[in-house]
Amino acid sequence: MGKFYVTTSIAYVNAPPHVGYALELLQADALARYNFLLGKETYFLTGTDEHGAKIAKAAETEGKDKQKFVDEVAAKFQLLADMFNISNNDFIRTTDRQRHWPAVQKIWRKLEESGDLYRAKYKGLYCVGHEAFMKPSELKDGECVLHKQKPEVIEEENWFFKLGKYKKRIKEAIENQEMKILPEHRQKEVLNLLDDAEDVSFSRPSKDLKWGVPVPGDETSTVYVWCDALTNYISAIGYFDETEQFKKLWPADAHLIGKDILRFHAMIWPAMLLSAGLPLPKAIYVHGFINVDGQKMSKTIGNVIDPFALVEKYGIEPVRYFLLREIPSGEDGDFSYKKLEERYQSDLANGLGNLVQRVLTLIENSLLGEINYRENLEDKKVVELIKKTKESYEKNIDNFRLHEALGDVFSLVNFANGYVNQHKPWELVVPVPKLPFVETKSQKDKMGMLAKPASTSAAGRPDHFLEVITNLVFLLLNISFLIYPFMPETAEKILKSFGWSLEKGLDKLDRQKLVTKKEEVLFPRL
RNA sequence: CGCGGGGUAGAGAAAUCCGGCAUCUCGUUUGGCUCAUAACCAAAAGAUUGGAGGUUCAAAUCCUCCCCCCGCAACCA
Repeated sequence: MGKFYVTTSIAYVNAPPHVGYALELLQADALARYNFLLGKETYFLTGTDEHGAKIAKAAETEGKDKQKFVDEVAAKFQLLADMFNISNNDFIRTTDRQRHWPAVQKIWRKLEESGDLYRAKYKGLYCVGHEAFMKPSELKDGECVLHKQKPEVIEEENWFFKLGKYKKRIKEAIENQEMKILPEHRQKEVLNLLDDAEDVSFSRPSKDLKWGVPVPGDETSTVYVWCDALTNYISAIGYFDETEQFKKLWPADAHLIGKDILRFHAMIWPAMLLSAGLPLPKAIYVHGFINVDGQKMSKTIGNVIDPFALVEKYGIEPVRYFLLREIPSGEDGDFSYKKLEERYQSDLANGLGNLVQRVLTLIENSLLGEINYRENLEDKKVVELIKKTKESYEKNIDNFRLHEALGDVFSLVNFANGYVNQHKPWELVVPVPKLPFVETKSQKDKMGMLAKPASTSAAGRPDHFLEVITNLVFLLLNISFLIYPFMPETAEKILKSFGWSLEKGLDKLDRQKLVTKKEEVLFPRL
C-alpha cells in the first residue's frame, strides 16, 4: 500500500510552545492518521532545533548550562505532542550527537564533494539589535529604522553554498509538481523568489557561534542553521548509516511548515538534497499564522495563547477540532474563545454528540441495544451521499484544505440529524416499557416485552424502523472513520458504543450483530 | 507605482484562476417535533459582492482607475 513519511518543522526552543506550534502538529497528525487509515505505513517525525546564538544567550541569561536548558524546553515540546495525542513515531533533537550530528557532517561532506561549498569573505552591515545583517535597502539615513542605530561594518569569512546552481532544477521540480507546494499561491511565491536566489552562507565563525555542529575539517567554523536544522528530516531516519529505514522512508511525502520558513524549505533544502544526490520531498504544505481576535499574536501585546491551558479548559478533542476546523489550513486564521465555544456548542455538542446520543437511545429503547446489520437495508440515497462526501473530503485533504474536509464530515452530521427528523423513527414502533427491575434481554423476551409494531394499522412499520436505524448507524460509522484523523478518540468512542472498531473497517458490516452501549455524553454542553 | 494578502447579508467564510439563477455556518423571525445534551428539523427575512467606468447576451469573476484594511522589525509557526 506504500508509505507516508510526514514531518513538521522543528521548533526553536528559545521559548515554550504556543498554540501555533500545536496547530502544525495537529495538521501533520491529521495527515498521518488519514494515510494510516488508507493502509499506508506512516512515519511521523517532529522535533526541536536547539542550536544557535540566541539559545546560548537565553541559557546564559537564565544562568543554566546550555544542554540542560535545551533539555528542559525540549521536554515541554514533547509534552505538548503527548498532550495533544499526536501520533509521532519519533522526536529528533538537533543536539542529538548520535543521530543528528553525524548526519549533518555527512551531508556537509557530500555538498563539498559536489563542489558546492566555497569560502568567501562576507562584508556586511550588521545590526546588533537585529543580530543580523541588513540590506542597504532596509536602512534609512544609514540607520536601522527599528533600532535607530548605525549598523557595524563586519567582515567575516564563511562557507557558502551554491544555491544559485540549483535554481533551475528546483523551479522545474516545482512546476512539474515533482515537489508540490500547497496552497497554490505559495507555489507562485516561491517561483518568484527563486529568480533572485543567491548563494547562502552556510557557516559562522566558531568564535561567534559555538553552540552548534562543527564544520568537518574546519575547526574555526560552525555549521549555520540551514544545513543543521533542515538535515533533521533525514538524520532522524538514519541518513548517516543509510539504514533500511532511511531507504524506505526518504523522500518525505509531506513537510509541514509555517509561511515564514517557506523559502528555506522550498529553495535551500531542495538544493542541498540535489547537491547530496538525494531525491526531493514530494510535497510542502504551508500553513499560516494564528491571529487572536483579529490581532497578531505577540508576547508584547500579551495575547499569546498557551496550548496547555486550552486543553486543560476544553479537553483535547475539542481543541483539536477547533484548530483544524476554524483555522484554514493554508491561510492565516483567527482564534477566539468565543468562536471556540460556538464551534464546540453547535458542531460538537448539538451536532455530533447529540446525534450519537439520540440514535443510541432509539436502538436501546426499541431494539434493546442490538441490531443485526443488513446491507440490503441501506438507502441508496444515503450510500450515494456518503460516497460523494468522501470524494470531496479526500480531495480537500489532498489539497491541504483540512478545514473543508472537516466541513464535509459535518455536513453528513447535519444530514443525519435531518434524516432522523424526517423519518421519525419513534413513531414506527412502541418502545419497550421501561421497568427498572427488568434488566436483560432474555428477561424482557420472556415477558413478551420486545419491540412490537406500534399498531397493526398503517402506522406500525417496524421494518421501516429497522431500515431507518440501519442507515443512521451506517452514517455514524462512516462519520467515525472520516473524523478519526482529526478527533481520534471521539471516533473510537463512537465506534465502540456501536459495538464496532477501527480495525474492522467498513466493508464487513453485512450480517454482523452490533451491540450498542451508551457511554457518557461525548461533548457535554458548556 | 516596493512586495504580498484581503474588502461578498448582523458576524465569519465560499464561489474569483476557467464569466451563467450569489453558497455555507453562526445569529434573527416563524412554524414543526419530542428519539436526543432546552438539543433536532423546516421555512423565511437579510447582499445594488469597497467605489467609478469599460468589455459582454450575461461580471463577485475579465480590463482600467480610485478608496480602505492587514502582513513584509522583534518574540514567533
